Amino acid sequence: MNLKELSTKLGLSQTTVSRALNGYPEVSEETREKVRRAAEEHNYRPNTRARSLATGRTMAIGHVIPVSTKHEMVNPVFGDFIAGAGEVYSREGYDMVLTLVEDNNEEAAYRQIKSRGSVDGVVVHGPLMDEPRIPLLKKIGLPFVVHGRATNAVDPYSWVDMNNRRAFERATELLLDLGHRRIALINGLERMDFAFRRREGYEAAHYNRGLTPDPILMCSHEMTELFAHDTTATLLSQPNPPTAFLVSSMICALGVRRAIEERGLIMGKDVSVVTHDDVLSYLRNGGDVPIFTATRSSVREAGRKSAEILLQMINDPTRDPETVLFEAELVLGQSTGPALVRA
Amino acid sequence: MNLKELSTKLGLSQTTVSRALNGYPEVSEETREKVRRAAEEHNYRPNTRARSLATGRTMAIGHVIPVSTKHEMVNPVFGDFIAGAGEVYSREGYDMVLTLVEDNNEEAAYRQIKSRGSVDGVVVHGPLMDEPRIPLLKKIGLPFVVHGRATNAVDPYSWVDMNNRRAFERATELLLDLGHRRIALINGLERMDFAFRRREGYEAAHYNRGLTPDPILMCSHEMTELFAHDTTATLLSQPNPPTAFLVSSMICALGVRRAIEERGLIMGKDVSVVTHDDVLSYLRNGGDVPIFTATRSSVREAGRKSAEILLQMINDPTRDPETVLFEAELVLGQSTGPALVRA
DNA sequence: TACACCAATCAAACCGCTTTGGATAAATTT
DNA sequence: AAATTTATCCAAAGCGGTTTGATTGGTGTA
Repeated sequence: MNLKELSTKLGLSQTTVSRALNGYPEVSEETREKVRRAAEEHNYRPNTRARSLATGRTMAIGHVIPVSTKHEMVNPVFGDFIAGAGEVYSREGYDMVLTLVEDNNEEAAYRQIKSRGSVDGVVVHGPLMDEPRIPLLKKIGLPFVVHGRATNAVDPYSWVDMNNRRAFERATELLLDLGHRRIALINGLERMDFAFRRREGYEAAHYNRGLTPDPILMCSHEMTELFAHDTTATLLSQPNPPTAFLVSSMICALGVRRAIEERGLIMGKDVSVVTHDDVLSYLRNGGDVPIFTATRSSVREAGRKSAEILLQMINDPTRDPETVLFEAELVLGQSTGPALVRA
Repeated sequence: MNLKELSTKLGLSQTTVSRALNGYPEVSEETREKVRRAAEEHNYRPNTRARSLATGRTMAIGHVIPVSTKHEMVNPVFGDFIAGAGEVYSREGYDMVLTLVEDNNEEAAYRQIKSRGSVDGVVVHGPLMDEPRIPLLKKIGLPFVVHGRATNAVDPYSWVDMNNRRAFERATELLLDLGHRRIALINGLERMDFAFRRREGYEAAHYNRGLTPDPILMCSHEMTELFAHDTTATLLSQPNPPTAFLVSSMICALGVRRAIEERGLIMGKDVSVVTHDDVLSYLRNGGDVPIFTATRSSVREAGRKSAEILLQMINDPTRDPETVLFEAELVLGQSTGPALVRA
C-alpha cells in the first residue's frame, strides 16, 4: 500500500493524505481522522527512501566500526554502546546503519557515506590520539559525535567520554594508599586515545607522590583475556614482581585473575587488582559486593548520551559542539588489600 | 555532485552517464572511460536513496535485535556475528541496518520494516522454540535467514545454526567417559531454541547409557558470569555435589571457574568443566592449549554464512530455502579430568 | 541505390513521497 | 453587493537516480 493507492481509495489527493498524516494544519480534523483510520487499517507506512529523497533527511544515523585488518577484534564494548544509542534512535524514529570499515581506507569510507547520502550523521568509534576522521568529517560537513576524544584535535567538536585520566589516577592513588609500590598497568593499545589518557592518570598519581613507575610494568595491547593472562603470568614470575595490577577492562581483569590464581596466589590478599568496568550487561562485576575493585562508568549510558547529542545537532545545525564528560565511580570490591611487606 | 550536474559537465545525457557507470554494454568504451574518470575526479557516488527508489532494491540488510524489556542484556555474541556478516555486506556493497525491538511488539516492528521498505531482507536473531517471526516474515514476504532454528516451525525456511544437540551430547559423553555421573548443566534460557537443543543433547547422552540426569543439576537462565558463579557455588555446597559442569558459554564458564576456585577446588582435577566456545575475538579460549575443554563453533563464521545465504536469496527469490548446520569441534583443554572416586 | 541493421546516444517516464503554488467555496469585511 | 479572508483541497513540480522507447548516423548487404 502506497500513498497513491491510499489516496485514491479515500478519494483524496496525495497532498491531502500526506498532510493529514504528517500533522499539517491545513486539513480538517474530520478528514484527518478518516485518513488516519484508513492508514491504520491498510497498515500504510510511508516508504523511507521516497520520503528521505523528498525531504533530504534520511532519518538514519551511521555507526562506523573500525575493523583492524591485522587483529580482527570486535570491541566487546560495542554491543552495549549500540544498545544505549539504539534506545534513543528508536524512540525518535531513526534507523541505525552500521558500516564496517577497514582501518586502511577510512577516509574513502567516510567520503562515500557522505556522498551516498544514506545517513544524517555519524558516531565515531574508537578515536585515536591523532584522529584524522575529525578534521575530515568537519571538512565534508557530516554531523558527528565522537565516543571518546582525540587528544591532538584542534578544532572543537562534539564528544562523549569518560574521564579516563582522573579515573586511573584515583585508582592508582588507592593502590598507593594501600602501600603498593610496584603497580602493573594492563592497558589497551596506546594509539587509542583512552589508553593514553589512562596511562597519564596512572603516571600522574605516581609523580604526585614523587614516585616513578617502572616502565617494565606498563603493558599495552589489544584487550583480550589471553593477553592479560599471559602478561600477568610473565610479570609475576619476574624477580621483583608487581604487588598490584591496574587493568583496563573486565575481560582483561579475568585474565589477570586467572594468572594470579594459577600461581597459587590469592587476589585481594597477595595481589591487588583494580579494573575499569564498563558495566556490560553480560559481565556484571559481581552482585552486591563487587568482585573487583573498579572504576565504573556505563558505556550504555554513553551510547544514549551520544545519540541524544547527535540528534540535537542534526535538528539544529547552528548549535555549538557539545561535550559530555562522565566521571567514573570508584567502587571497592574484594580484589584489593594492603600491600604485603616483603619477607 | 549528482548525476545531472555530472552529465551536463560531460555534455552527455543522464542516461548515458548512468549506463556508463553501471557497466551497460550500449555505451562506447571511450565514453565509458571518460565518464569514469570524471566521476572519480568529482568524487561522484549515486545517491543511495534515489537509486533504491528507482530500482526497488535498497542494498541494505536489516538485523533486528531483540531487547528484552525485563533483563536488558545484549547478547555478547552479537558483535562477532555482526562482524562476520558485515564482511560480506561490505564486499557486496550492502549496508547493514540495526533495529532494536522490544520483545513485546515484534510483530509491529517487522511489519513496519517491510512497509517502510528500507531493507531487502533481514537476519533473525535469537529464535525461540516457538518463533512467531518465522510465519510472520513468510506472510509479509520479506526475505530472511534465521541465526539458529525454531524447533516447532513447520514450513521450510533458511537458517544457519550449529548442531547444538550433537555438540552437547558429545560433550556429555566425554564427561561420562571420564567417569562423571553428576554433571551440572549451566544453560541459557530454555525458551531460546539453542538452549533447548543443548539440554536435549545432554539428556540423550545420559539416556543412551541408561542414566537419568538429576533435574536439580539442570539450570537455565540468562548467560551471565554472575548467574553461572552463583549457581555453581550453590550446587557445589549441596550434599551430593556435581563433579562436572557442562556450560553454555565462555562467559558462564568464567563464572563457574570462579566459584570452583573460591571453594578451594581445582578445575580439571576436583571438578571438570566443558563449555561451549563461540570463538569470540576478545575471549579466546587460551592459546595453544585451551583453558577449557570446549565445543567450538565460530559465531563470526555463522555471521558470514548467514549473510551469504540471505544475499543469494535476494538475488534469486525463486531459490529454495537453504540451511547450514555447523558441527562443533570438541577440543580438549585443561578443565577436564577423570572423576575422583568419592571417599 | 535502397534497405536493413547495428552501435551509440538521448528524451521522457517512473519510483513514492513532500511541498509549492494555486483553486474553490464558504465565511467575513467593507 | 463586492471585496477579502479563511478553510480545504488539489495538480504538478521536484528529490536523484534507472529504464523504456525512440532517434541518429554509419555499415553491410542485396
